[in-house]
Amino acid sequence: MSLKSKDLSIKFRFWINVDGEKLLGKGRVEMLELIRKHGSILKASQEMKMSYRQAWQMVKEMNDRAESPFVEKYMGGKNGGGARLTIEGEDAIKKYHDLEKRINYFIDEQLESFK
Amino acid sequence: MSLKSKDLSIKFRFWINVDGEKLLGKGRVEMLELIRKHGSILKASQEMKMSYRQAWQMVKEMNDRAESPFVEKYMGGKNGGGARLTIEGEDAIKKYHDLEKRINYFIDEQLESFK
DNA sequence: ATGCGTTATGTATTTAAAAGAATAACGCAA
DNA sequence: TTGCGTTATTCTTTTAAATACATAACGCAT
Repeated sequence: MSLKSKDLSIKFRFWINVDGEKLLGKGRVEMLELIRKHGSILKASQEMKMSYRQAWQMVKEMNDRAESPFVEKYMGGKNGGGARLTIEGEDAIKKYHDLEKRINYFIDEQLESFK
Repeated sequence: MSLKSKDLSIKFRFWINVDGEKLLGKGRVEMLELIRKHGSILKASQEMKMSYRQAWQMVKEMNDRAESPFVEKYMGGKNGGGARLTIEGEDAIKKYHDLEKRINYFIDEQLESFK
């Protein structure tokens, strides 16, 4: 390709669709992990520096599209309420990262045969 | 992951960076192919339904970042001017599509092991 | 019963990206 | 030398997405 012989790299993004609509991607997995960490959608949204509203919608879409919700929520109570991951949510994170690793490895190989 | 057993799929996008900046992606390759087809950035932009301005900037960025320009332009003359691909541009398209095929094949395999 | 911090949700505001409009320069052809 | 269709570029307008703001409901604890 006659590129400047500098830092050439292949970048990629991938995500999982169900019925043509996005179920899971990098941002959503990060959101799930922060919900696990904080036990709260609000705190997760703050750490991700996005509005609570957007985070809440994200979670809603995931839960609606998955066969079984990834996030379990509860309102009121001692700490005002909160959210936690379901087994299905944990499973989704693991499968996403496993796939991510395989893709990363493959893409690294491809760079050699691309230069 | 316990997904609704409907239409589950893995989607992806990839692109080539040089020194951390985008050189080539799906849209840019399509642009190159339409410039080849029409011999004109203006007509290519119209078929892609994007503004001439954006198309022109796209081409400029590619040409600036590649070691050797992908698109050759000329102003004035019988037909007002035009643009054509260089050998390097043609080569870039081919390499992109070759890589795309390999990634497509790999991702298809992964879906089986993901469900 | 009051306060607290969260979920839940509608509406308004801001912001960033893209498009659109306008204009100049170019060089051939009639 | 006038017209044509393109490249080239600036400035304005539109559009879409995200954010901000506001408010209610919830349920435990004091």
